[in-house]
Amino acid sequence: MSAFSERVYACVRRIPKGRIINYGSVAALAGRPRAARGVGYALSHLPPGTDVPWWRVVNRRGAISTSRASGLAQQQRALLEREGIVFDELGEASWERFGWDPYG
DNA sequence: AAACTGACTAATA
DNA sequence: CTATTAGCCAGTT
Repeated sequence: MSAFSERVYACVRRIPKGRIINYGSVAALAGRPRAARGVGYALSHLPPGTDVPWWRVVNRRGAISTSRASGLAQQQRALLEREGIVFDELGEASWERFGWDPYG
């Protein structure tokens, strides 16, 4: 694992339960403000049973951007709803209500 | 080193 | 609103 991926995992672990954050913000916290795609790549290689709450990371619209090929998107939505996240009819969650601001 | 890929984003039409 | 384009970065081949 690269140092970047480790920083990404560390940042994602800091996300409080019931909150969400977008890929770009995680990238910024990891020290690479424009590495949103790199964040997605790192999370896609996460082993099952990891302690990293990868499901709290969504795209900038508050919608699930996870690959639909493996049914992970459906699982992610279920996990988020279990934590209290609510998605509207467009499949988007409110940043005002659930967004996490790492700086307060 | 160069080309490709992908759980991204911003700008444009 | 949707679709397309281009820019971006990490990791693999």
